Amino acid sequence: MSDLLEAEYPEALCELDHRNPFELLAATILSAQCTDARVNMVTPALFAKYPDARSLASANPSEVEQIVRSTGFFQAKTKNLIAMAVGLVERFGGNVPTGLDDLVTLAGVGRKTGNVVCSVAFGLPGLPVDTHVGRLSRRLGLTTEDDPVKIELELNSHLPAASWGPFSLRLILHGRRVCDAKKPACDRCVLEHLCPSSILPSHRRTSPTPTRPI
DNA sequence: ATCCCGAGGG
DNA sequence: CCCTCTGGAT
Repeated sequence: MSDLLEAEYPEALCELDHRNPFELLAATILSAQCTDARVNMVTPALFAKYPDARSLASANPSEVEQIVRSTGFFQAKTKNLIAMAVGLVERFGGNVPTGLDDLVTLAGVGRKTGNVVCSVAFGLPGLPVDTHVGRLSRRLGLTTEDDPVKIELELNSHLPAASWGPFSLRLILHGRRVCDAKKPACDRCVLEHLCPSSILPSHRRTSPTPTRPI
């Protein structure tokens, strides 16, 4: 099925504009409950004023708030951005660490954001699990878990490490555009014939097909 | 109304 | 485990 999704979303890797790991990290923090397009509208001004961890660490919070306001949750995001930058300066020499264990010690960086940075910025194995990835994984019969960490490890075990990141984003794009939370559009889903959920009353499609390897 | 690649805090 | 944080697009 990963080949079907690859055909549907060929260049899935990241839709957040960035020129380096620091920019991707900041952009990903801003992306919570906000479209990538909206984030891409504010990051040019943000990075023009704060091009690196050191400048952001000493930023005036209200000036950062002004720039990132339209992405929503702007007070929490501003606090996290600055604290994240302070963490980079104080504990990582101003550089973005490459390991997930280090990344998640930074303010505003959870496992999902950490995995985005790992896989996109550093080309290291990382499978971000957000609500879309969790929902689609359950619908597709790839897991029965609810815990995002368990889902992440389960998906990891079925896929070559190099495709963890792209697979995650493909599930996310598919979750947004086709397999949404409330009313999945099974009638125009490329995975319909192999999706166990497509036979459920709530999805109500044609005929059953047993689960196959990803 | 509902959705947008969450994370921190009580 | 629940709550809160937020504005913009559709």
